[in-house]
Amino acid sequence: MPKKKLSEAMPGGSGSTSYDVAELAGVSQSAVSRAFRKGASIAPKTREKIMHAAKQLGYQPNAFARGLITRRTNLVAVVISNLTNLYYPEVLAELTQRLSAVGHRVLLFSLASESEIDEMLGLIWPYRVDGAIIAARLKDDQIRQFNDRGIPIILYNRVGDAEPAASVACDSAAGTRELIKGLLAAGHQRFGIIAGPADSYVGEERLDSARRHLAAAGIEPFLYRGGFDYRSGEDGLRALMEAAGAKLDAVIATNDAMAMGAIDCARGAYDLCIPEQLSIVGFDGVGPATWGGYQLTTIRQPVRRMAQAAVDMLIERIEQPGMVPEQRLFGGELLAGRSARLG
Amino acid sequence: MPKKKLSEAMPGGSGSTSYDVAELAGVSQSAVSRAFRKGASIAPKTREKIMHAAKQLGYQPNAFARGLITRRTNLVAVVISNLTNLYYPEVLAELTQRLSAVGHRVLLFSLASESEIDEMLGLIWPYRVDGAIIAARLKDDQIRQFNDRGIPIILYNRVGDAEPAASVACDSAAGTRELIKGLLAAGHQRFGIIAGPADSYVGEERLDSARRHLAAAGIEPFLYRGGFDYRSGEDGLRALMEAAGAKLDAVIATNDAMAMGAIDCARGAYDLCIPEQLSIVGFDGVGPATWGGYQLTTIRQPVRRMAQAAVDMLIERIEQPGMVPEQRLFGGELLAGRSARLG
DNA sequence: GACAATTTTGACTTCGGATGCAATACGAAT
DNA sequence: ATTCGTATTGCATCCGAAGTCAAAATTGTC
Repeated sequence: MPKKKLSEAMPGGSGSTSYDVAELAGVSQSAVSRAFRKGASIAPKTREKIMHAAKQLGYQPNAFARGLITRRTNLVAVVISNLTNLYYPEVLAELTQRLSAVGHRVLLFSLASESEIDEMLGLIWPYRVDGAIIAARLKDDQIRQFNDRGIPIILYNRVGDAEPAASVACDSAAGTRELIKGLLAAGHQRFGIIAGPADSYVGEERLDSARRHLAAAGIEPFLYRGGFDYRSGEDGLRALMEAAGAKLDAVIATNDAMAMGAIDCARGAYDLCIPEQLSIVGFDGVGPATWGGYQLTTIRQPVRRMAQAAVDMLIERIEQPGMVPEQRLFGGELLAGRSARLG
Repeated sequence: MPKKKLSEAMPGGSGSTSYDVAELAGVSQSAVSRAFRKGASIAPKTREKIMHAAKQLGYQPNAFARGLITRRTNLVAVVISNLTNLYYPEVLAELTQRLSAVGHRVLLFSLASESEIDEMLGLIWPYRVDGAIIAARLKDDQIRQFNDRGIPIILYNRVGDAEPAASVACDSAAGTRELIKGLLAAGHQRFGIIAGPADSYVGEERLDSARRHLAAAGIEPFLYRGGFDYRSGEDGLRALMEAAGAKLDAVIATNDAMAMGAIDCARGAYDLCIPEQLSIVGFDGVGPATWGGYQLTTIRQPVRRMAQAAVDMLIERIEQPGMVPEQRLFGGELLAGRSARLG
């Protein structure tokens, strides 16, 4: 008894299968399958006939059936911790676009809090993604789970500690060093730092670098810890002013959002002229940083190149499993705005 | 010959199937399947035994196999035209979170340009998504393709023209009316409008509403068309000042990004005091609108409630196909900032 | 025109989980 | 202990496309 069960074949309906197309085109199901696989053995004339029938029925191969047999889903999980951050939407846009360009779909996961990661992993596994790009803090054992399952991942602006993992990041230390070099050269003496939460990898890198280079100049900065958002910048500036007895020369915020908050607070609450009376620098180079009201002096991350690299590295590892975990570090560009005096 | 092909069953490997689990637990594959389906007929003791074995193997049901047979993929396509806009990341974050909460994954599509929609649809179909939420301009025939395939969709801040479609939107006309009422009551006379591109649905609604209500007061505003981004706001303000011979009382930008650009330009290039010399209003209520430097007078869209509604409506239509296309209109909240004098 | 070499094609099996149905186990009632 | 009813369980099949392999069709050669 030959397999003859056909779907209702409503014209244009999503119900059409390769069997429907096969019947309409007068060929076998195998032929239809081959017609849709690039480089398969099929006569050009037959393929054309099939494509015509397929168009008539609005047929598109079922990715689920295909994925089941080929073990390739063409899905890539993209995990982003907080989308409300100004920086990540830009990254996400780039990643999505570039993944599309190489034939992969984005399965998006965003976290309300970092603690949700384990649950989220449980949601990823069933979909047998071909790979993942992760801009969230993974613990070693979480990285290992990907490794164990043979799912290549690329960490974005994070690196693995004990467990090896491929990663793409912007050189926070170098960028921060450059900013501080400039600030010191311009003669700033009393520094404040508005840092992010301690569980942020890049945040700590920037903070450490800042402290180290200031220490080398014999300077002990004041420190405030915020949450990477605009309000933290305001709060941070207030706290630093208080701590320093209103005698601050320069404020280093570890991201742009906080730098902008600090600028507005310095102007609004302390009537300071930026940068004449107080230099404020940020990090990231997000869109609003260049807005007229801020013209932030900051380090711009090469987001496009980083996203491209992340995608390239991921695809490589999908095509060719078992590649050695490589780390790619990108240099940021100093955006000399008008929020700081640099020497 | 009973089906006995087992995967290599590397411990914790992604290769484990329900057959592996069945063997380890000493039950049939069907039992395993049932253990993972809520409310299936299975003895509690057996389920426990199976779950234990599953944990040992790191087993997770293969969503592709499941989707193939159940015809439910638990995938929802989310289409967003431009993620670089300040407004959409917030929407996306809400949608993702809420869809997760009801057991659906987000397949994200972002567009570099609106013309890509047709290609994008071709990428959606193979994944047999259960539904879609679309914040991009769909043509009638594109909406029809969803309808024909029986895939429920919710348009976000868009409505279908001829082809019926469920939608969630913020009442642009009412919001704009309120802003204008306030501006008129405060005695503003010479108006400029900075609008978005003509192919934006909400943009045109806001523009039309503004013109209508100004016309009712006998006022003919100056008009500039931009692209919804910050730079357009700057350019727009310059163009309007030129057109109005520097005699403007109020500027209505059809979104916040442009309003902020206009504010910075008015201050920076024309040395105007906002709102004393010029009132500027926006629309959306994005995060930066409330920043100290702007304190924008604008209409805040109830993004959370809108996202929740979009998800609720979508789920309803997934569970219960063929529901009538409903349109839900949300009122925006007037955020009385300090960028405009309202009466 | 016959025959070998090559393309093209179709029948059949596979991927992994869900489910209808029949078989079995369990429990209660007699 | 026997019987009936219900709760579990397993068998077999299906979902839809891809790939294997052998059969059929085409091409080229002499």
